[in-house]
Amino acid sequence: MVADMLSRRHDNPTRSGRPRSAAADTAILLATRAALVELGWSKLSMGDVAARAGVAKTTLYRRWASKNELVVDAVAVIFDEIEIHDRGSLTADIEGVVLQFAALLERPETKTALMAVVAESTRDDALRDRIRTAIVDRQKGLVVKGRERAQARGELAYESDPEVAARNADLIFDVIAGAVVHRTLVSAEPVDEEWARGFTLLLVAGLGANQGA
Amino acid sequence: MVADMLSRRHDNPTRSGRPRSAAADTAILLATRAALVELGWSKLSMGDVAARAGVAKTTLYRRWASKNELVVDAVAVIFDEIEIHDRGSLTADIEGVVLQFAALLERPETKTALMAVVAESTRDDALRDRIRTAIVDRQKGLVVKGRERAQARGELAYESDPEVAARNADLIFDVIAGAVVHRTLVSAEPVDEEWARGFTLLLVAGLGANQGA
Amino acid sequence: MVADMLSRRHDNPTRSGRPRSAAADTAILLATRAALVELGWSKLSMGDVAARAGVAKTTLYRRWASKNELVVDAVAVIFDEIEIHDRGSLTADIEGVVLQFAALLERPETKTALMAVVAESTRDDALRDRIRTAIVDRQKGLVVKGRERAQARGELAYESDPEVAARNADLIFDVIAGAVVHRTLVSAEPVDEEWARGFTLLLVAGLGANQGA
Amino acid sequence: MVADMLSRRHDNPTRSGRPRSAAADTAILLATRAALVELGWSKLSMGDVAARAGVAKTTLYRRWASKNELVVDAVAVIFDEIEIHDRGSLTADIEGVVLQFAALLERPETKTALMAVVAESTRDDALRDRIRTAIVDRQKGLVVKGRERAQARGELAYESDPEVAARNADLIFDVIAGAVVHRTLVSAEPVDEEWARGFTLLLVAGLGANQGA
DNA sequence: TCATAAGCGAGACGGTACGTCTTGTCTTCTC
DNA sequence: GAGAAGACAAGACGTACCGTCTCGCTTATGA
Repeated sequence: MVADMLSRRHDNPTRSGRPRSAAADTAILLATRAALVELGWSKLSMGDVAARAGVAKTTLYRRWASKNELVVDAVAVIFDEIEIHDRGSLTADIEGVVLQFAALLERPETKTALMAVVAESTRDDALRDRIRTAIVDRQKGLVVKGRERAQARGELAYESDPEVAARNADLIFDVIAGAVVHRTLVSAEPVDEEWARGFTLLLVAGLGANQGA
Repeated sequence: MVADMLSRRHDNPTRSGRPRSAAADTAILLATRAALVELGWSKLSMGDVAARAGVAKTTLYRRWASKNELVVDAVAVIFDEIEIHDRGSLTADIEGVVLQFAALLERPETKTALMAVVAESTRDDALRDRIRTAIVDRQKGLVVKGRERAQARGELAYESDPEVAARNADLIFDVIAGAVVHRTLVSAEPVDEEWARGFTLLLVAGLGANQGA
Repeated sequence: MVADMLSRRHDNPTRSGRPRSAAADTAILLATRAALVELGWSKLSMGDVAARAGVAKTTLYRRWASKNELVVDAVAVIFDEIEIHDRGSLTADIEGVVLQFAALLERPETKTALMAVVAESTRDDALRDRIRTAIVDRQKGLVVKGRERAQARGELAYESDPEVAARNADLIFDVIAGAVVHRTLVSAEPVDEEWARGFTLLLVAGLGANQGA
Repeated sequence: MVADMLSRRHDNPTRSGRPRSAAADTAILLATRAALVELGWSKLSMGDVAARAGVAKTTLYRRWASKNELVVDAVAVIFDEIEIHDRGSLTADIEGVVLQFAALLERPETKTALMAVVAESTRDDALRDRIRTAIVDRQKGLVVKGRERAQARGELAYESDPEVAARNADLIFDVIAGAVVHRTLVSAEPVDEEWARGFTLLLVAGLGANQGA
């Protein structure tokens, strides 16, 4: 679906001339991920990606305005892999998401790239929006979905004020994603099952108590 | 104290020849922070920093092997500003730290630089160590201190197993720092007093419940 | 014709991509001569030449591997100016060439550059070949032409052995060019008409006597 | 005697403090020649010479103002080796000098260095004087000496006008030195006995004929 | 079927920054 | 005060990428 979204850029219906090669798109994103794995963000160069993809640099710039946008798109698709299966309880659901997210951050192409584009996004509003659309918002959906399940199970109360509900979802998302990212990249310690359990315990306890408030 | 630590690099007791200029060290770090504010991480260039500092590029490279290490040192000193004052309760203490940390992350020189060096550190062990020593470990101390205060106040129980205690401190540190960083840089929303209160509420509730476990 | 020779470098028939700018070639050689006049060999820098030519350094390095080769090409074209007009006698022809060559060596761009590239050529075979092709061989042709005229006039006998003839031409070339260069650059005295007359007298006398041998 | 001349620079009679090390002078000139052999003129650096000589750069700059002057002095001493032995005839004397001079130019340290300093001297009057004093004038003496011998033998007539005599000596010097240098460095052909014989024949014939004029 | 229009590869182009190297000066301590 | 050691300002070096451009060629569409 990310692919859909991205390709929609080319959907201009009235278009003459040779159409853009879909194969090139694929090859470039693939090459980008490969280059990220091998070289990391800072050593990745557009020329190198083009060469790997067997594509001219022009072709690359015709589709992405900069290294940053290319990398966001290349990485975004990975985040679609996270799914929230119903594991029967809020605790189990959160633990599952935490471990999935951690596994994803362990992959070398995300590890470097994610922080790098976030760093760049602090200076580039277009990039920030792209990140939000391509990555953040879709993940935030997982939190909402998880909460709905917990409410259906009776683990969490329904929140009547939609604004409060949204704020809560945001907070929980920042706590989960933030903790996992920080543990993985800044503290540089592994997110194993033990840590996931400890963290989830803390969070669920916090959530439960917050209920009353 | 950071300055001490950094300058210890030059402490070689048997040293002939002209000694390194301490003024240059200072000027370079100052220039680096200024350049970060103006240009951000990715546009910051060694030549520019040297020019701002009124120093030759060689002088700069004699002290720091790369842009990354220079920036870590330049930014590290800022983190010393966070202090944990006794505000009378665990909740107030945490809220204080959260707001201080957020204020620090709002500063343009930290905003970009921090994520960027973290991104680089995923590919560079020496850099990761430098970050840990210069930034992470010192902040982790704040968590320990805050817990001791809470224990003295009777808000938290004493943990007899030192390993468990350490693990807990790490977890709490990742949750606090992670949430603030994620809110600020990834979600790109402000950490205001309201958010700080909500987050602290969640965390303190979680901590309290965890006690029994 | 030098230009032809140089441009032949680009004659590759199967060539895709944007072709090299001929204007850049010209601008660079012009800028090089200007820089030689102003700064001399040792202070001439590639960056400066590029800037004068309104060209990127890369463009310059794409065409010439080093300062030396660039300067040889830039200077070579000047040597095409020497022509041997028929002045009616061997003596007059030689005097003419001597004065033309001296005038050329007086020009600031040749003065420094010629000796400098010769100096470098003692360590660099490719450079030596380039100098030979671009400068030496073409000048040697003048000697041959002058001899033919003298032979036609009956001033010199025809040499039947072509190898001996070639050796003689080489010798005469080294004597003429060597004496003028040495007088101009090493002794640092002017080559005026008087000196030219004395030198020619000596040489013609030597040639006449050599005839019988 | 060159050494004398050079060291006279330090003869200041009223001088307090530690005297300059004579060993350093020797070591530096030796190191310079060694570096010339290995690296050639353009790759020779003052730092490298200092290191080879086991001497600080300061020591080096205290004695020579620049790379050029150092090299002139280092090379000059070599030219003292040429002597003009009485071989019984003008022809033999000239042939001897030509071969000695050629042998000297074949040495790698002179080959590169000589042309290089000459090139620099076209832009630097002080350097030109130093070359003249250290190298040119002393060699010109050889020509005068050779002529005196030839006059004593009756091979050449005495010239009554001293100015004409001086001009002649200069001319002959430029012809001999110029031809050998040009043959060796520009034409890049060897000066063997055959060439020396041919050249000498030409020169002596020219000299003989010039006599009457 | 043939012009028009865009895509595409190749690679040159003007720039900017890189990290290294030299130059000649300076500052410190030791002899 | 000479000398060894080495820091320093200045600036050139040659390389690597950037993002743009200019070629000649290919592949669609629509007149």
